[in-house]
Amino acid sequence: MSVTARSAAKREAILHAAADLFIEKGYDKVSVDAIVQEVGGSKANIYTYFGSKEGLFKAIVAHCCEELLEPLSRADIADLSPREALNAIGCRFLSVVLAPRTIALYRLVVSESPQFPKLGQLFYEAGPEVSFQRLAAYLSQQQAMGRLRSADPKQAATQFFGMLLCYSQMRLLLAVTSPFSEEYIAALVEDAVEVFLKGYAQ
Amino acid sequence: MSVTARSAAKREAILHAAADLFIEKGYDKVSVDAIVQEVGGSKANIYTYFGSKEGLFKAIVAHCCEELLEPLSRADIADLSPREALNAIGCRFLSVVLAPRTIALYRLVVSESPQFPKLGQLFYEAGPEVSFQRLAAYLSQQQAMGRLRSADPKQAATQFFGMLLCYSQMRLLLAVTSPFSEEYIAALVEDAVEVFLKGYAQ
DNA sequence: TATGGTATGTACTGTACAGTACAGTATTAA
DNA sequence: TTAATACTGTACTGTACAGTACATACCATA
Repeated sequence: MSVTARSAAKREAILHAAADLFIEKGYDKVSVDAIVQEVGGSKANIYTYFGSKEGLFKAIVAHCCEELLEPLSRADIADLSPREALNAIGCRFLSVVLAPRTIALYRLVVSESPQFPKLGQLFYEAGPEVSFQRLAAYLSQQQAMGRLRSADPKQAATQFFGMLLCYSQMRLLLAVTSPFSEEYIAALVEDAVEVFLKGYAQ
Repeated sequence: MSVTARSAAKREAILHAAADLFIEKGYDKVSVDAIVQEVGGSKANIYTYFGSKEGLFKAIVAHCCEELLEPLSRADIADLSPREALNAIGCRFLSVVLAPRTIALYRLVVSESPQFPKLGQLFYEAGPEVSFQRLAAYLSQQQAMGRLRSADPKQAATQFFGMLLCYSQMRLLLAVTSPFSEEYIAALVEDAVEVFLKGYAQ
């Protein structure tokens, strides 16, 4: 291994081990010593690679946002019928956003966003916002084709995702339920699509 | 002041001062000494009245849930038409749940619910759940009267609130926007009511 | 005005933690 | 083999904090 690849690997190892800890326990409940113990090696690494606990935390959140929310930017629905498109994007969105690790990341970002406001923005733009924009673009196109009544497409998109997400996400965040199955998610989406299509029919 | 009223007043004073601090900064970022400094008096009070920092925290969250979410259990919509009822309950719900202090409380509860699972339950049952149940009961009654198509009323209720709430609440939680005006809220509700009524028309 | 519960101030204990220092060891590249 | 770079282990500093102890001051009530 080259000398640069060596340090890159170490950096990665820290990033991954610390990500698991932060996502599981939260920022304040994880000490730098605990991270060192998990990843092995020495405390000095963390400070040479990330400067501070805060620097490490920010790097991790950025990394996890990309990693966890990336599937949201790969949905291609342009050529589908409204029902198919809403079903497809809805299922993908929900199964990403309700995944236990995403919920834990969201909880973490929400907790720390008053202290580190950039993180909230980062999460929002890497995840929800891309989905909203994508669906809004699709809806706008369908409106132009006369397949849906005309209305603010961005708002319609947020209504659709809200209808899907809000209740289940809230219950997961408040720890009043356990994670959901794919079948349950699919049923949620079916019902919401039904209401949305009727609500926005031409 | 009687001797018991004296201590009750002290207890109240602690509760209020500490509530503001916890809601503003979060559980870990507020030291017991900081609370004492805010409320005046001595540290011993806190430990005689609440036993521990954790005990104080739980008392505060319970108190704030009642205080902030109480308006949700006072909506009376039984005799209104669907459009009026949805508008009324929607506006009330949103103006409570999107209020800055409610958002801060929700953030706090979400942050700490892995550590104190009862708090999540408490919040959920004092707030969202009563609204869901209330609207579900109304919808069920309207379905029986043939004014709405028949469908799972609880699910329909959560869809309605989700449509209203999800996007705006998320943006507040992630600190990517500033609080909303009553007019903005009213407009959100109008649009959601429109979609909901079409979606659940007989 | 004497008494008992209540409040205050201050000082203390033990612990946990972020961040630093540094001497020594491993690994790579010439 | 040598020099440069990166990694390790351990020990340390300073600080912040939860919780305790206690002596003193307050105040309602009888």
